[in-house]
Amino acid sequence: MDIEKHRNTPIRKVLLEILTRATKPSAQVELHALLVQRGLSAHKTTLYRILDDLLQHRIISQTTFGDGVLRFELTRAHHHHVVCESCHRVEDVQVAGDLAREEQIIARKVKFRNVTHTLEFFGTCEQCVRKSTKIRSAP
Amino acid sequence: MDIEKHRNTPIRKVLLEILTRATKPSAQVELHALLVQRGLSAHKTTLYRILDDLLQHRIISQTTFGDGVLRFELTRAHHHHVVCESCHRVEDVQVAGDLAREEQIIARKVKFRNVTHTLEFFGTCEQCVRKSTKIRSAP
DNA sequence: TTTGTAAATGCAACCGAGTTGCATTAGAAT
DNA sequence: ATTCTAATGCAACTCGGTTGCATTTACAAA
Repeated sequence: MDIEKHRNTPIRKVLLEILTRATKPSAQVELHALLVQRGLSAHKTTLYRILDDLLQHRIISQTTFGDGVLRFELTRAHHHHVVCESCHRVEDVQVAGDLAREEQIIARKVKFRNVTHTLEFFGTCEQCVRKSTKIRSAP
Repeated sequence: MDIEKHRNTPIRKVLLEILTRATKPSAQVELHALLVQRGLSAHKTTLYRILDDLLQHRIISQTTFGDGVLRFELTRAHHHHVVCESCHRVEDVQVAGDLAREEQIIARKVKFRNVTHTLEFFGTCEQCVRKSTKIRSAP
C-alpha cells in the first residue's frame, strides 16, 4: 500500500492547479510557460519529476499525438481527442463504441493482462480547410 | 497531380523489400540494422528521407507506441496492435467496433475533414506476467 | 555510349524532448 | 532551533529526428 508522501511545495501546488484548469493535454514546455506566467519558475527536470510522481499516483495520465511529445492531463473519465494536423487545435470527442469491451476481448484472445488503449483522431479543422481551399482555388 | 518521380536506387529497393516482409511496424534503427544485414549501409538521414517519400505516397504509414519513436509499416488494411509494456512484443489485433464510422461521426460533430485515427492497445503479455508473478510470490 | 542534370546520398552539425548524477535548498517532524 | 530527507536546480548527457551543403549516382536525352 503506497503511502502518499510528498511535500506540498509551491511548484507542485500551482502545477496541479494549472492541470486542473487545462482543457487539453499539455506538454512539459507548455506547463513550464504557464508556471512562469504565474511568477513561478521551475526547472524542466523538476517538472518531469513531479509529473512522474503524479503519473504513478494516477492523478494525471499521459498521451501522445504522434509527435515525440508527451502530454499530460488530469485523470478523469477516459476520453479521446481530435487533433488538427495543420494548426494543432485539440478537441475532446466521445466515441460510441465500447473500447473497454474491446480491451477485454483482446486480452482474452492474445492473453495479455491489464490491457489499456490509446485512441486519438487526426484531421483538418474547419478553419484550416478554409485557408487551404482559398489558396488552392486561386487561379 | 503528383507525378511519381523517384530513382529505383538499391537502398530504396531493399528497404521496400524489408518493409514488405516485416510483420510489425519498424523503427528507423531497426530498418537500418536490417539493411546492414543485407550488406547495404545507409545513413539515417537517407532512411528518413526515403520513409518521408513513401509516407507522402501513402505506401507506408507511421505509428507510435507512446515512446517518442516513429514506426513504419506498409499501408495495408487498417489495423491495430497490442504492445507488451514489459518486453515490447507486438501483435496485430482485430477490433470489432467500426472506427471508420466513428471517424465520420466525429468529422461531422467537430467539423473536421479527412479524419483518421490511431488506436493502440497496451498491456502485459503472458510470459511477462508469469515472470513477474514468480518474482513477487517469492517470500 | 557518353554526357548533363536532377535526384539521391553522406556527412557534420544541429535541435529539442527527456534523463541522470550530484550538490544545494527548504519542509516538516522532533 | 536542529535535523533529516524530499524537492529543486544545474550541467551534462542521450537519443530520435532534422537541416544545409557538398558529393555521388541513376537515368534519359543526345
